[in-house]
Amino acid sequence: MNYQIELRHFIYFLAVAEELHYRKAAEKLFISQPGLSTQIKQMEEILGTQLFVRDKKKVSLTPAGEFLKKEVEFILNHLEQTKKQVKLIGEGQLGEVRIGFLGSAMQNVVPNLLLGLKEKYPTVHTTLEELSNRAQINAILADRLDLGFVRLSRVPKGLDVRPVFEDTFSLVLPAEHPLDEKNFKNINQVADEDFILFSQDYSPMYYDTVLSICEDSGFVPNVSHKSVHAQTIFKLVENKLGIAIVPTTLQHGFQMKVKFIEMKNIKQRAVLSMVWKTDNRNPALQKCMDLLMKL
Amino acid sequence: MNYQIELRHFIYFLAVAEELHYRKAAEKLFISQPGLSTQIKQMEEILGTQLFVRDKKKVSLTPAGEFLKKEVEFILNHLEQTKKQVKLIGEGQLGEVRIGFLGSAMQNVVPNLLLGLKEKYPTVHTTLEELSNRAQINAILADRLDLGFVRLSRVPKGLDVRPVFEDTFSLVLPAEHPLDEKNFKNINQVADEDFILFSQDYSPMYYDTVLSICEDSGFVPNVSHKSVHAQTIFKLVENKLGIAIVPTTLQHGFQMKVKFIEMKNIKQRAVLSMVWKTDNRNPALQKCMDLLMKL
DNA sequence: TCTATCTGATAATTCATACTTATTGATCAT
DNA sequence: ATGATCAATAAGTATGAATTATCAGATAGA
Repeated sequence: MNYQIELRHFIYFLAVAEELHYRKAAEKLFISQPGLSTQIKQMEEILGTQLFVRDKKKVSLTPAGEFLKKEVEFILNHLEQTKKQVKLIGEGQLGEVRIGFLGSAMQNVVPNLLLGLKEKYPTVHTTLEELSNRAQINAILADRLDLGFVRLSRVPKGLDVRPVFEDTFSLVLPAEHPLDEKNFKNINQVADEDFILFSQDYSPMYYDTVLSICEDSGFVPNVSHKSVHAQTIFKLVENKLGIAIVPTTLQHGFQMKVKFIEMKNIKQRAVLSMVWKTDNRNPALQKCMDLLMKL
Repeated sequence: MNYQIELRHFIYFLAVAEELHYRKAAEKLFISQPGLSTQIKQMEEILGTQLFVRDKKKVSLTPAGEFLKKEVEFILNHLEQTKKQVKLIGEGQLGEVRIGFLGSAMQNVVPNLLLGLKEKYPTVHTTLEELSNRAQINAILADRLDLGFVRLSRVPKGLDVRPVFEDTFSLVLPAEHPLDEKNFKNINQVADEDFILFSQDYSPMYYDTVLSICEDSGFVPNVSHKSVHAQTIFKLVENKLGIAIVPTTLQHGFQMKVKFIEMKNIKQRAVLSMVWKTDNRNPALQKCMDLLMKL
């Protein structure tokens, strides 16, 4: 007596409302006519309202039935759409990947990833945020970020890392500096100059690597300035306040009166890695990873 | 194997999505836990998507489940409303309009609408609820409300807004305050006093507008108290804990020892707007809108 | 006035399946 | 170990949505 409306009722109702004929509607639904009759009757009981007028020889909708027909059409359409969307999200087709990156990753890795995503999974949204190594790690741990691009060799437990891009280092000199690509042999030629480097706590790995480069040539650099912005470092070099060693890709994208000398012969490389939470189940992230494996 | 989704599934799903705990959800639904488990599992099979992650010791929603939860909330609300409407129409009524409003809309706009409706469409039912801006927007999106009266300049996609009433602002002062309509020239005469305002998150637009009024007179107000009730604000003013700036119509309907000075000369206006879902098909809402266009 | 033939509604029966209870396996805390 | 607490699984039950068979009423053609 005290049943609950079910979608079945709506589907049956719509068929009758369209056909205005029980037998035909039942045929269309591949059920028997008596079954349809009882279900519609039950529906009217649940709603407490007559939906059809069964006159002699013909069936028609009451005003309430007329209204319900429009609503049912909407509800069933909406449902169909929802089912589709749920499936897509489940497959990672829709959804969002929150990406963090170091400024130096913006030269090629991140743009390539975004282009690839746009092409292969145009329905995946991305948000971008430029953050320091440490800030990215914290954000990933706190699930404010899905994917980070950092220069770190070690990451906390629960996170995975994978190198995605290896870059040589370049010496950055003022445009008028006597050294150039031809007469440059070894970094110890500038052992006595002041060095401008990225801050130690902004990127410990970078800092250590640069020190090891100098060490390999037998000197300890005199670090006069530290900064977290490539822009600032180049500006300082331009103004002859020192020289710098940076990942080579950073030479693009800035307009400065400085020259770059790529140091291909040294073994150290600037490694950009991606980091993510091991148990991150964001399906859109998986798509990102697949793509990055191929870059 | 090839079942059909039913409303039962949605109701069960929502319970689990809310409790994130099968046994508790089952208790709430007055069914057994295994029954619930199998139904959810079946639902996931039908949709072809994982909705919950059953991790060791805890249940959580997948992104697809998160999305579905919002949709199911909407669908079930909409269905409940549809059932009501059908019943009303069946009884010869035109249906129901669910109206939300800010307290400050109760002075003239909402009562006028209700009177007009009662006169022209006596068969339209109305329900009223006083809600904040944000609560109204959420309720409209979730189909718990047909029409809202808010003070907002922007609304989410899928909603329409239309200004319905423009009001001047009034300065609210304790009855004994030296300033009055005659010697009042400019708001900067009270620049040094403490201000009591409606909370920022209750009505961002109001807050910004009041700040801009002060800014135009060259000062930043010292906001000592914030409240969501006009009553409270007036009481605080009455007790000389500060002065306030409110939409002028609020001066009616309260018995307080405060005086209002209407600031006709400033350009800012308190705009009350109506909001509704663009694709709301409630026929009773249409009648409401027709009426409001003429007010 | 008969039939023949439509309609949808009932009645009796069948059968699918949403439930139940009982149990298991896994994880945690003590 | 031991017990507590999860969700999942297994097996049996019972609800109610189906079926078939039939009925009652209306129309139309002789």
